[in-house]
Amino acid sequence: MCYHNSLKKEAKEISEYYEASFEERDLFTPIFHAAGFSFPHWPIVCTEASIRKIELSEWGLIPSWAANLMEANRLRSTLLNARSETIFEKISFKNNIMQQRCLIPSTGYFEWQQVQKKKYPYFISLRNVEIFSIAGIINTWMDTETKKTKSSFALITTSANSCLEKIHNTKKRMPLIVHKSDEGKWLDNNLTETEIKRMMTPYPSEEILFHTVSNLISNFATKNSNRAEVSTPYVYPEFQQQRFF
DNA sequence: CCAGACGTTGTT
DNA sequence: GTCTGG
DNA sequence: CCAGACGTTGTT
DNA sequence: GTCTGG
Repeated sequence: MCYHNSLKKEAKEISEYYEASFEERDLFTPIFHAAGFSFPHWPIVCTEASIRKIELSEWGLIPSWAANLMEANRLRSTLLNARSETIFEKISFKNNIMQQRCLIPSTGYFEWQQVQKKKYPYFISLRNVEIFSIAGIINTWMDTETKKTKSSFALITTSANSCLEKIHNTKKRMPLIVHKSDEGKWLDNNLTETEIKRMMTPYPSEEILFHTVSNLISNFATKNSNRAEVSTPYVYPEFQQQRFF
């Protein structure tokens, strides 16, 4: 699973990294932390008429058959993630994975480790890169009441690599991270199922960076977790003690 | 054929 | 809307 | 989709 | 082998 993400970059930097235009750049501000369950707007990279572009889309895929906004919001909370293992079979995803793939820029995501009865949050990022891409699928939904269309997306997950299964030790999942060298290919709309599946492997453990963070993001009472400090390293006293064993 | 599902697994 | 399970 | 049916109606 | 019910 992956429900907590960050994108701590200005629109200009994102646009430069992907060499793609970002029309709605003025509406974007860096995201230190956002939870999928709040259906945040996120810049995503996709291909339209063979041109790569960045558009703001909402996390939480709304299936085309959602009858109204209330139903859309109910449905999408279970469509924040899509399992790579079954994405070609599920009716909510199968068309999108073939024709509507996107890249979700990230500067690191958050995951919890269960130790005895407690959960400790971690910030997870990649070695030697500031921005990386998580694989996703997009859908465009028409609200029949307002006649307006809404772009939404789901983040693809895969089994955790040996490093991340120690952190996310309850479900052992991780986001499907696309190698920099595969980004163009992922956005190619002419791929076969086999070609897509070949890119669906857990990112190597050696490239993963992680550290524990404060429970700022864990606390429902926190009014706004979208602050720079959410990913600042924070060492739990009991973790320090563990090192002596 | 047709009713019912359609999805994932949070910090609660 | 489309697929699946029974 | 697939398991299970697939048939008729004596007078006994 | 083909149809039907679920």
